Amino acid sequence: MARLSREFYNRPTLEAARDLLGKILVRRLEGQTLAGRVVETEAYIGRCDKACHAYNYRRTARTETLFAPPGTAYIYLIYGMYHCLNFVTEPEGEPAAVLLRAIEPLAGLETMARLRYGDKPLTPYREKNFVNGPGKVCRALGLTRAENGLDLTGDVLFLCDRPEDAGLPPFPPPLGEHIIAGPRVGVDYAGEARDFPWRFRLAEEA
DNA sequence: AGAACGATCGACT
DNA sequence: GTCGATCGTTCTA
Repeated sequence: MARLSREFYNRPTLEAARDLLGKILVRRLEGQTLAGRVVETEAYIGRCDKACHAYNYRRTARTETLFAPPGTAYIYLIYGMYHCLNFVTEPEGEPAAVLLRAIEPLAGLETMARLRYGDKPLTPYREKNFVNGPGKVCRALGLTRAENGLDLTGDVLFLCDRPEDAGLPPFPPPLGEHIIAGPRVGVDYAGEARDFPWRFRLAEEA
């Protein structure tokens, strides 16, 4: 299977965050394949970014994963009840990552809906808010701290350019082709870094 | 040991 | 728009 290589992640985080838009995220869970198209990301760079858990190279039990090789999954618990999935970037030892904020669901919809909503019916409102936030994405993909540290060049969780690269049928192209940059969500506490335009998303219009 | 806080979400007005 | 849930992480002492 042609998946994104470690070298894809081994470069400046802002480049990686932009290039990840439109890629296919694949999660293998209990014999099933869940997949979605990446449509929103944010960059976090420990070297210079007060919003990053590893700001100023802060090294603790939690941030240890950010110091792992590029192409590692960094997953942490937030607000006591949700999880966030990140892709570690930059050369090993430079703590930085791309936060996955939203996807377009493509495969394994039934399983994702069950993980997300249990037996509740999938109303239009729920469909609209299915995987449009970092906590929602992790819930729908069955990702928790147990998956922290996963190697993204492995078989359980990885990214690829096209659905065919993961043995999936072709999907329609992304709705949006333009990349919009703007300030990140929920980092008002982070001093000057709160205004960095490090959030990226695919949009229909520029 | 204790306290403060958070890269969020969903229920509710 | 507001607000509470809920608990691991981090820092202070």
